[in-house]
Amino acid sequence: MPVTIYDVAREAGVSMATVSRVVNGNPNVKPATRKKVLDVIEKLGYRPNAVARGLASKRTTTVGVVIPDISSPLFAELARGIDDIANMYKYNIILGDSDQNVEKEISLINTLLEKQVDGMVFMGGAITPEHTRTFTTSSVPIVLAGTRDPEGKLPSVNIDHFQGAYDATTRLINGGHQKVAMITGPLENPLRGRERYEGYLQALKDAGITPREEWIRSGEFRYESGLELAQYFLDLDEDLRPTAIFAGSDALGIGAIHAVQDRGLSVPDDIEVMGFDNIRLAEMVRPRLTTVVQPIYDIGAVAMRLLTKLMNGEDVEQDDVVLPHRIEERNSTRPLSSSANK
Amino acid sequence: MPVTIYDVAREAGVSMATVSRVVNGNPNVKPATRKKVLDVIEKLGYRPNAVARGLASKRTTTVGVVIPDISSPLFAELARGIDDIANMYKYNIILGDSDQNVEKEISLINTLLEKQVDGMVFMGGAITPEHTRTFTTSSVPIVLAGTRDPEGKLPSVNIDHFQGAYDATTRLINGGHQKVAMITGPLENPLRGRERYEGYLQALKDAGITPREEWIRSGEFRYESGLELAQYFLDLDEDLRPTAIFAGSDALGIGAIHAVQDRGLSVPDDIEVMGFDNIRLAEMVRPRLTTVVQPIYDIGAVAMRLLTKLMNGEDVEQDDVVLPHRIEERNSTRPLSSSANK
DNA sequence: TTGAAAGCGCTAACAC
DNA sequence: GTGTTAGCGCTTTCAA
Repeated sequence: MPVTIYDVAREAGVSMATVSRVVNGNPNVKPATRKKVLDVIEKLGYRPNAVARGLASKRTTTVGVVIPDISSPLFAELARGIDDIANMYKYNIILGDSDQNVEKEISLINTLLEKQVDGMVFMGGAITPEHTRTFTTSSVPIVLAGTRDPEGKLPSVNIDHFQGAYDATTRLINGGHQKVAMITGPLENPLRGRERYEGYLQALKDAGITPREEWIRSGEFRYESGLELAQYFLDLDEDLRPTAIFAGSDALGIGAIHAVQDRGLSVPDDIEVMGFDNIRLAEMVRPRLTTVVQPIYDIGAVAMRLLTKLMNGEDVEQDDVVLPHRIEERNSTRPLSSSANK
Repeated sequence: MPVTIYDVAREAGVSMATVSRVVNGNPNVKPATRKKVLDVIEKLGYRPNAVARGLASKRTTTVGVVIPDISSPLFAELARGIDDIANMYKYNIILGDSDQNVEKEISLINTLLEKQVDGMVFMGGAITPEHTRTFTTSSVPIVLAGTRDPEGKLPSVNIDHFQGAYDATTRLINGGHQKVAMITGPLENPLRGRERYEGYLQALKDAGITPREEWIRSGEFRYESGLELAQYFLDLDEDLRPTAIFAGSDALGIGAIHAVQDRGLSVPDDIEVMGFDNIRLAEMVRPRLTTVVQPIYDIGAVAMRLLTKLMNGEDVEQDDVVLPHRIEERNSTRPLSSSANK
């Protein structure tokens, strides 16, 4: 019983085509006709059926978003970037949590494709051959945000995680440290895990420091992990005990700060801590966390913008976007100048 | 050129109806036929078109979600609760950020309705007559999560904010405090703002304490606000200066803790702080924040569950759900026993 | 257990 | 500027 385009046409004494034209803002309608139709639409409370429109036009103005966990601050901010740009281009997003579980991811992608999304942004961990296979069956563009396709076929937007970790570690070393430890999440995670770890290692080597197995602990990218992993360092013998900790994520870093503080030690006086990501929390602890700033919102926004271009069939010069990162100096590290004369 | 149900039917030598039956798990299909069809589906890589299905069946298995800001920890967790239950019942969610802006909210609701969602969960601030009017035009059920309809017409799920604030304030008073201040967000917000404020006032009155204008500061429900508003108290004369602060949200509470600490004072020794909401951050500060626990995830989950019932046309005994709250004692307040002999 | 056929509400040529 | 007419890909009676 909802009112259809046909009802409007009849009531206004015009054809469905004309109603369709005014609804879609087609200029080829006489102003008088347009007004008449608009009045009837108003009067009848007509609401166009987007599903019917989608079937007829083969465009749904909806994009799919696969996200590991919307309740994670990092991903929530990414999602916000995506949604803002999506809206700007009149798209809505269908959002689904995957928990980085391959099976869920694949199933979600298929569901999204069945729902005829016009495109998709995918956030996750590793891109497996199974992902690639599924992506291949898609007739609509897909862009990766915060992940990269090992084969480099798919468009993506990221930062240079290796370089970020390298810079962070080097910064710590320049602060006078020789014993720089790292805590991280699963190394199986190619970007947040592996690349950051490699960057750390490389920085040590380039500084002539031999990495030690005792300086590297991995768990999850979570606060509790940071709390726990950092304890290990504090129990090490004096000569081995790290004086600086590079955390593979801010949540880990904040956990590390608290682990140190819970022992009655001071950050940064006894141990300096460096984070990675710059989630909002980084400013909401004491001391405030020095960290590698990743433009999280922008990654989402740029990914969505890239997707709109792809959906429009525009060529994109660069479809493997690398956004800049930088280190934000806060209080979990000592200022460089003063630590120089340490 | 994608393969359609018709292609499958032809290739399998059956009718579209039969293919439709096997795809939809209708049992009235001979096993042999089913297998044949399934094989063809596999072989052709057939993917049902959910848009066409939606048009024909008038069900999209999609629900709309209006959220103020997905990048806020509170709402992100609510959203996760919604999505999990939605998935459990085979629904997907279309998510849209409204920034609590009435115009955006209305427009979003209309878009969602055009997209033929089977139902909707709405999160926001105040429900204005304009909201009510728009909701009325909906032929699908709508449930409010974390908001209540002043007229009490719409189904909703909440906690008792007044009581939560009352309990929190009373707890502080029982801890030996007479000068209990409150910092809050906008009082125009009916539940998080107004009701919590009223609960605070009532608790003071019931304890025979006369509320003072100086003890109440309002800003936004944000960390920065907490930092700023709490400063005001610290500058008050000794006889007026609060010894306990009740924060209308955890973000505010954490800000207050830092404001106190930044003055070189101690929480809870010099000033006790109580939060509200129990976002994950509450455990990620030192001292850990004592707070009124609101079952955030569950509010989302219960709201979605309620929506599924409504969408199924099941009767629901109670459509104005009030979930329990409790106070989680952490370290921003002193234990009650020891403060008793203060 | 299966098939035929009539839509679902709209867009998109194409003709006038 | 406006109307006619096919579909879009599927579900759903209704018959058989």
